Amino acid sequence: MPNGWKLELDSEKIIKFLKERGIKVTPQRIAIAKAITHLNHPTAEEICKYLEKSHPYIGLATVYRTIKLFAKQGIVRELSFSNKGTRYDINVKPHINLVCVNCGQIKDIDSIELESLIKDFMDNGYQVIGFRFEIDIYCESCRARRRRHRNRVV
Amino acid sequence: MPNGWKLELDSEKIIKFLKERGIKVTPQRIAIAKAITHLNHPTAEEICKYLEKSHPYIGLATVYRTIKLFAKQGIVRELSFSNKGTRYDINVKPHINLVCVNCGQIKDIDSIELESLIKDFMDNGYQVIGFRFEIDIYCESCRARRRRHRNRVV
DNA sequence: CTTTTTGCAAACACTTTGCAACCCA
DNA sequence: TGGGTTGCAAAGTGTTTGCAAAAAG
Repeated sequence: MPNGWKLELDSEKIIKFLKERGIKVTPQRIAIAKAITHLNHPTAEEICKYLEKSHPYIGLATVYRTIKLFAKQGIVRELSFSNKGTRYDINVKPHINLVCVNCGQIKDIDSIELESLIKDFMDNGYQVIGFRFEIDIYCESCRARRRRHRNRVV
Repeated sequence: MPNGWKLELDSEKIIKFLKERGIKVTPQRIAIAKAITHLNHPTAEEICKYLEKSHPYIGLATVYRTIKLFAKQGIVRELSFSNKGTRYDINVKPHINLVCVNCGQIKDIDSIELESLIKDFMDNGYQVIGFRFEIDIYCESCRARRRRHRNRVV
């Protein structure tokens, strides 16, 4: 299992992690690390927009490059969605992504069953590099909205 | 659970399914349905290329439009990958996608545990629209290649 | 000081769309 | 026959890259 799994990562730990690996720590990387830990499954665009106030000079390209770096280091996981672009998940221990098919909201759920399922794979000789368990539903607020309007969205 | 789940879909059934819903059946749609059932998790491009010999006139745009239609009808599931584009999965009952992080090969694995995990969600009042369970590993041939070359790929 | 990183803009790949011709029901 | 479907090319979208300037260690 990659380093970092089962760790609750905050920006401090991410920076420490980078230093340990001899990767240069820049203000941009620190800012992006903080943004990722503060936002919920953000896109690159959302990270950039979030940093606009405090670090207006940080460009989208840097965000993309930094996130790719973090992904390669096992710090974040890339989640590609067909219509909603790519989002980044910092929760690195086995969990379920509950995805609303209407609004795209993502909620993480810890799951003992999932952990043991992954463990089974590892016990069977697979080297598990990463995983993704996504369940598509209507979230509470979209369900409520549907009830009110009585018309099915999909 | 969407119609079609737990069914083994072949092109015949897909066509029947479309007719039942009053969706027009065209030579293009038939050909694309066949292609999807014959290929393993293809991209739109791969479907187009596969059909080139028999149906050279079918354009990429039609493939995209048809696949989107199929996805909306619950016939296929779209699987977006960060680097390898979007692929389409016809296996509609709960299963695990074993994805090789090196070559991108996808292997489907049936899983009783996964079925019961999904069922639990439904029993708890969630309307499950779709799901995706992906485990990233090195496939057998990539593992063998790594052993031979003794250099880690990632 | 050397090497890496950055910002910008241009390049890219993939997907969608507008439109006239075409075809299924 | 009429509304849905197609092929083509053009437009969009999100992501990556080349390059000179700037910064980290």
